[in-house]
Amino acid sequence: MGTQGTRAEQRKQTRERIVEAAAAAFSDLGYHGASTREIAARAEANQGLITYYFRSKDELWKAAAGRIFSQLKQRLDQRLEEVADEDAREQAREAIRQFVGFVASHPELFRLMVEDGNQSNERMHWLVDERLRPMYEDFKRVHGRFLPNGSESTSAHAFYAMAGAASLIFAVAPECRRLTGLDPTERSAVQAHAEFLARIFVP
Amino acid sequence: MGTQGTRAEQRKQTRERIVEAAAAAFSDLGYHGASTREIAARAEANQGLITYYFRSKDELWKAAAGRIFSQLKQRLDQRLEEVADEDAREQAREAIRQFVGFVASHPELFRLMVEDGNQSNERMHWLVDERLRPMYEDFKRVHGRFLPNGSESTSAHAFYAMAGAASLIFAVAPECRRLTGLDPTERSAVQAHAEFLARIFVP
DNA sequence: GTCTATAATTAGATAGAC
DNA sequence: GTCTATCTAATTATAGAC
Repeated sequence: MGTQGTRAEQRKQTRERIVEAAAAAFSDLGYHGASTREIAARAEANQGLITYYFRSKDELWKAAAGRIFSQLKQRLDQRLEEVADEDAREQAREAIRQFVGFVASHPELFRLMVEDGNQSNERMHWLVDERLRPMYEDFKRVHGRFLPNGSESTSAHAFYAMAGAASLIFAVAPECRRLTGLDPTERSAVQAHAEFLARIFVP
Repeated sequence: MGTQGTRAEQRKQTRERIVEAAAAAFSDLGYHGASTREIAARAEANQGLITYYFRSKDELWKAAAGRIFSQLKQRLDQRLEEVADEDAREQAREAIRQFVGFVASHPELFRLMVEDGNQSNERMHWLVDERLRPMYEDFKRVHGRFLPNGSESTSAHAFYAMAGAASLIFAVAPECRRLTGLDPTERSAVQAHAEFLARIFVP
């Protein structure tokens, strides 16, 4: 039998549609602005299914945010293994290029992080402990290799400077278009942004 | 007569309390998350006064966001005049330092920008046309002076990279503390961040 | 599994007393 | 100007039919 039709497959597909729609809606409208009705409508699913598959709106948010971070980690891990033989500076530059490429097509990552990072609520604690910390440890390893004399706080400044510099232009793409005329989502703009950051962060 | 007691003064003070509380609440909780009841409670004012002084929640948001941008513009204009005699690179570095200092004590600026910059709603259009554009023109002038060969799109990349790199760490300060142990709001951390950015953006 | 219907809360905005 | 009380609409979550 095919991949369609079995109950397990149907479960998975419906759940996946809802998680994907939730990530987009939370990113577009904010946590409170994205109603479960709106999410269900985007997923072309019934509102009751959100309670059925997830216990609450909070749990749905965790599923949506967690999924994006997992995708990023997977992409970075894979790429970093491929360039493990290059010298430290080129590894760092490649990590920046990959990160920029990811946030360009997944601006939700940044928007969710900014919305919740300001408050000491449970969603933030969960995000830091479960998803962000492993990535930050990876960053420190790469960063420490090409800047051996850096302190712990040097890494923190560099991490947030890099993340912010890479993401903002894509997170506010409609604003950027209106303000500057540049469409940051175009392929050439993504590449230009990546090269700009690789050059200034790893001179 | 003193500054207290007159009706005009009372009006101004109450209005100001509400605008200030609104900026903090919108920043903390997002536009939809910040209820007018919550804002009134923070301002120690009655909820009905929000309708009395502002027509709607949207108008209140504009007053709050507009006020922050005006404060930033005032600070940058003043400082740029003071260093008008320095060479172009030092002017650019000083502008970065001032900008970092401002967003460190006003992380609302960045949070409001990120929340609305993603959607083509009326709030975003208003923010870009009324507040952001004059600041971007100033940025291009300073930027073009120390990088005379830069194109229009170069300015756009640099503008958003700088704004993001400067702001994120302060906008998610509680998250940064939990993740890295560094408190970005400390005086020394603000200075360190400013110098880090001044060095990498204006080598 | 997916649906409709609805209960319980909370939202922005308004009316009118003082 | 500031207050209380309230209207209408939208929210999350639940109950139960199919």
